[in-house]
Amino acid sequence: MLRLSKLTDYAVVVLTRLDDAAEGGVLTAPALAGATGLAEPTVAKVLKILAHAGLVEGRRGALGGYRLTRPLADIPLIEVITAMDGPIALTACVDNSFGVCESESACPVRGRWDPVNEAIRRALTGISIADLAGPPAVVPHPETASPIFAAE
Amino acid sequence: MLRLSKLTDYAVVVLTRLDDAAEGGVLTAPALAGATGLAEPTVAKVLKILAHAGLVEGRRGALGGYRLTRPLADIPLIEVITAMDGPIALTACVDNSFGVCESESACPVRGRWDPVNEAIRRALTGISIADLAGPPAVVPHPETASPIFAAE
DNA sequence: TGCAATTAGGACCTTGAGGGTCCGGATTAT
DNA sequence: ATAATCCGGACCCTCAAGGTCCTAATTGCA
Repeated sequence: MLRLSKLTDYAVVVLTRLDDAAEGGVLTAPALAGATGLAEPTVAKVLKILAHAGLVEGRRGALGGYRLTRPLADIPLIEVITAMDGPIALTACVDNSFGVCESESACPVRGRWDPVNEAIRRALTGISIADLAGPPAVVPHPETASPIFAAE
Repeated sequence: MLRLSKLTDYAVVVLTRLDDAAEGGVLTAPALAGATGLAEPTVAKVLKILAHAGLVEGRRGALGGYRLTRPLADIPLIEVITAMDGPIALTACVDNSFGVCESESACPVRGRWDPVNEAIRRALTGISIADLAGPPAVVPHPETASPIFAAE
């Protein structure tokens, strides 16, 4: 159904909690699990992936924990999705997969999906995590973002 | 990986073949299978779903087959995706699913995904199947479509 | 110096939805 | 009547997401 993984959903929740609960400080995985209501191992997994992508920073040992490396407003949604779900690719027949499609010679849409992927990438780049968490309800970046939110 | 189902991919291929091989006429499922290189039962399944969505029309009996109900240029990509994959919903917590999320009370992004879904819907509405099949490579609807394809 | 707390990096199993096939029934031209 | 074809659904099977757990490394504190 064109849905992204639950891990990505969790990631957004965790990032948000990490922001409004720790201004510059650190939070442990168990603490975040308690704050979000998610299972502790799951939260730990999410944080590890986010740390690997450089979105959060982990500090080991006693008094350790995680902290954001950037404010939420500087993290575009696509970056979280890419970190958790991998690169956006609606179909298998995108660039680096030549030869794997046996219908390649007869396929009339060969390579045509790229602009579609690009369109979605563009739409997801104009939305930051802060837009998903903050109190204002609509129209995140009135001037800077692409006009994807224009009135119907 | 935010990918759509293979069935949707097949659907686009089948629709395209149906267009350039049958100008007003009908094509049988086996014939389409041969033209696309896909397995016959799979093509049949795709056609049934497309027929259910009203994108193609089936005619039974001898000399039967399928034909397009509209030119490809009048079929937005999102319509095919919705027909094959179901409605676009990036996460489970969208409108009609209240109560199913146990973390609802603690979730800071409650209901915040809707604008994201809407943004993707909008991006996918401006692209027609003809844009995926036709010879011109880029910028499908220079004036009518939303400027999602604007230069980088 | 030892101990507790905490992240890092995997391995592992389980489940569910997509992917694919097949069958019987209905319809239609010859 | 017969053959061709769509229609509706049942059925199985695979694979990756989802989730858990275990064992190192690292760090602060008594």
